[in-house]
Amino acid sequence: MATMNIRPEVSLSLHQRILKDIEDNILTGRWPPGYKIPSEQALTEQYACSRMTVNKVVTQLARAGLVLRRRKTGSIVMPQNSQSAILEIYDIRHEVEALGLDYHFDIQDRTVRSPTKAEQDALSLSSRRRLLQLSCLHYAGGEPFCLEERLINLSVVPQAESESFRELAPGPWLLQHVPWNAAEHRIAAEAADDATSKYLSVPKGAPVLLVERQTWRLDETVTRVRLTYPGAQHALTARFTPTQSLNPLGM
Amino acid sequence: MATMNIRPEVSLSLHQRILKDIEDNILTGRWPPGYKIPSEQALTEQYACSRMTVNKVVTQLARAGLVLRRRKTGSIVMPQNSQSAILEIYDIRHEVEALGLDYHFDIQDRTVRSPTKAEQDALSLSSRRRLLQLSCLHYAGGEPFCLEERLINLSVVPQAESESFRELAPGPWLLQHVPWNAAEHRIAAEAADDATSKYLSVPKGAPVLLVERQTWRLDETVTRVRLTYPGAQHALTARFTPTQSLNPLGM
DNA sequence: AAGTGGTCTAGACCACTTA
DNA sequence: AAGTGGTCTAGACCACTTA
Repeated sequence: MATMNIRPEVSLSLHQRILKDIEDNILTGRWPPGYKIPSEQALTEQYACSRMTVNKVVTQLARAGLVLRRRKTGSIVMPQNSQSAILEIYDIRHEVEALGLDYHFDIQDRTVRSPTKAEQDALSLSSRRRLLQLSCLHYAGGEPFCLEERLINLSVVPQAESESFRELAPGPWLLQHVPWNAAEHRIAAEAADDATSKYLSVPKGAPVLLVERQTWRLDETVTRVRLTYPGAQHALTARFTPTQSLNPLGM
Repeated sequence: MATMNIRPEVSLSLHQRILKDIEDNILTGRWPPGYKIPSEQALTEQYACSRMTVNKVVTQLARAGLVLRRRKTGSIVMPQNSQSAILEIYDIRHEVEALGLDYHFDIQDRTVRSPTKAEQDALSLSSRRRLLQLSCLHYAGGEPFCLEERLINLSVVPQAESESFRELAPGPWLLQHVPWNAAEHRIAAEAADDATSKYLSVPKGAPVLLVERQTWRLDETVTRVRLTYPGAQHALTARFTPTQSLNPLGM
């Protein structure tokens, strides 16, 4: 009654099955950010197991940053608009303000269209899916700081089509609306081409730092973004320890 | 008798104290890679607690990649020369061979010296410490692939002074000899200067990808390295999920 | 005062792996 | 056959937090 697994995951241990159940509830959005998850006592009854077993699961989810544990009032699905380590890394506003500079951004371009053949392959999409394509320029102290070129999979995030992105930049908006599962990064240095040099106000051929990131929810691509920074003045930093489970992950 | 904590960490729970004890044993090198750690039964007696408590600790250490659990023969400190996710990320040989190219490297320069004032600050060193400075060029398919400029803190790794680095490049050699605690990265794009363009056989001013990494063991800097890649042809990639405790960390 | 999570116990049975 | 880790139980006491 509690589990809805169709796949015959017979070899999973009890706490692994419970973990997967709850993870699914969160990642599909059935339990949205802020949702109060059942208490350990309730989960114990629901899964007809001991409290230690569900405690292990919820503790693990908390360490992974998916839930927030609180006494007396109970645990909730992590509100993704809170100041998580992940948000700090993904929000260019934080980067800029950490440098002590004023931040603003504007949307330069916005198009809804079908995926090209290359995009169907790269994003694992069928040709019937529609994409929202955004170009966004981020400023630090009034100067161009980062060019963001983004594709959003509208079959995963249909609300994006009617969103203006005037209040919140696409990155943080997505973090608030779509729980994600996995991310992949690619980092490279390139010479600025014509368009990039104009957007970022750097000479053509100047070194720029390229960060490409693709993000999934379960098996579907949520978004792919390409961030271009003037290379000489900007740097990404990250710190981590191998012995902690969740920390500012990598970059 | 089992613990040697001097600091009054009174607020730590029992399993946190045990975790810290074992972590210290590993990170200081008292328990070197491959060392067979006490069985859960032995730890249970040593700390006069239940098996669940030590099991929780060792499971956590295994998830963090510090120990390798094996039935019957017992758990051991993670052999850092094995194919761990961390090693794959840190070993340029892996990068090159993943591209299907032949790999080799050579040491271009090797100097033992005192730290400059700037280095004393950056590495938190006193002026009496000595540093080993290495320049190393990595090749892929016979072509220059990456320039490595490294400083090694000889007070943490005295064995490095007599090491030739002929068999093993400095990065993997350090991974085998020094357990580390924390790492910090800085990534940027730059234009190749005179020396770099010669080393890497790229035009002066061409975009290069710069990765700077500093690594600590407990509170001491182990090494600082600056890796320079021809930017146009190379890219770093990384993949991670927020719900797993240890994975190819960020980058 | 009462609900919740944090931690710990003292057992148990089993699977896996090597001797 | 025997040692080890993997998992789970059914309790317990407590700290914290809000009602």
